[in-house]
Amino acid sequence: MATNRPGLKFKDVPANESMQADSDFYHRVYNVVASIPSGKVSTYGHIGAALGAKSSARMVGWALNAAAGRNDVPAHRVVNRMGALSGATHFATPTLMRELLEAENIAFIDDAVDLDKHLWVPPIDEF
DNA sequence: CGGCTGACTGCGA
DNA sequence: TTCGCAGCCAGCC
Repeated sequence: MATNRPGLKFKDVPANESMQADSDFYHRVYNVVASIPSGKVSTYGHIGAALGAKSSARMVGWALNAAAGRNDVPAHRVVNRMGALSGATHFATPTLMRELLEAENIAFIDDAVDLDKHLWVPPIDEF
């Protein structure tokens, strides 16, 4: 696929949701996240592992940061290993992430998602 | 060009 | 068991 193109970083991509990510890594992250079924959540670590564990979990969060605002990338379904909404502060409002999850019938334990019920592991094959 | 930071994780003390 | 630290890679001073 189109690997990282010098001079064309995803950060440079304008807020045009119809535009695809040119970065292979970012594109894969979107692909995985978009594959998370409603009512389920995944973790940065699992997504990173689905990408071949080549990239650390932090890079997944970085990609999601760039994906913020895209309606085709349900970033709210991505939580950390403990199920905590570590990325909630990056949403429009700190409570928006939880609101979206609760709207999908996702159970919470305090401020963390009940991973035992809702954890979804991406297929390692394609991504 | 060097160093710091970050939507994280795993291991060692 | 809990706390702290290093590793991970890209973007931004």
